[in-house]
Amino acid sequence: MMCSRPNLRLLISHRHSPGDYSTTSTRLVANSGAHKLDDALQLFDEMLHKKPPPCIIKFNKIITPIVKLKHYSTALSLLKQINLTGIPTSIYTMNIFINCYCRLKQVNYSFALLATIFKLGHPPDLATYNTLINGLVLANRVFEAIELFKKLIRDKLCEPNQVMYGTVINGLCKVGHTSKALELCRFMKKGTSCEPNQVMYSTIIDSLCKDRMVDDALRLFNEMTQKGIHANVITYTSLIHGL
DNA sequence: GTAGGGTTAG
Repeated sequence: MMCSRPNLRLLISHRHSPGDYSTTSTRLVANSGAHKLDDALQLFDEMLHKKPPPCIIKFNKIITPIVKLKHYSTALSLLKQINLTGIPTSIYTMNIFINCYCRLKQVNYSFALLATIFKLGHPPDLATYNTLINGLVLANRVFEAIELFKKLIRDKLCEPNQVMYGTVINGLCKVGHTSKALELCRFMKKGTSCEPNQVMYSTIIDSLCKDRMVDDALRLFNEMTQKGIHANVITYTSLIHGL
């Protein structure tokens, strides 16, 4: 029963609403996707050849919308150009880099970059580790994602936050380990300063419904409502399907 | 406001 589910659910792509990116230029907001990309590339080129070049923050800001538009290979080529030019990067740049490889399902390159980060003397941060965990989830390597998550806690490499718990809960649900996801949700409430949010509850409710455990799903729905976390159209759609 | 996550079905 559980075998047929994960693959189907992994096919679901990630959503980005049209306004879901930050830009450095209003040009990038006003135009269509293709024009936005062209404008960003042109701006990048101008910046790269400026003497002296702008600071790395400006480069990070221009690459981010390109990543949000899912032009990962393009973003990677820009990042490589920055490296070739010798402009000093930051941990933000490296995290964008890692995320691009993760999105292209090339997690091994992402981990190679982690080694580079250490060599460059940028300590990895929560976003670095979360990106890697998410990369493993995207590559259908959820077991390894969980192992990394556990190792981070065990070795006190970082203190997981709500984003990281959300990533792991999503991964667990994707492969049908709904009870583990629920356990983690309970652990968050009792053992951490993070609180499960609307999306986390909805993710687990949907997973319970797909497991045909609608009573449990309804219990969780009541729980979230009592906590003042509102269900949304997605939560209700999952419940209706389950029922 | 420099980077990282996520839920439905049609």
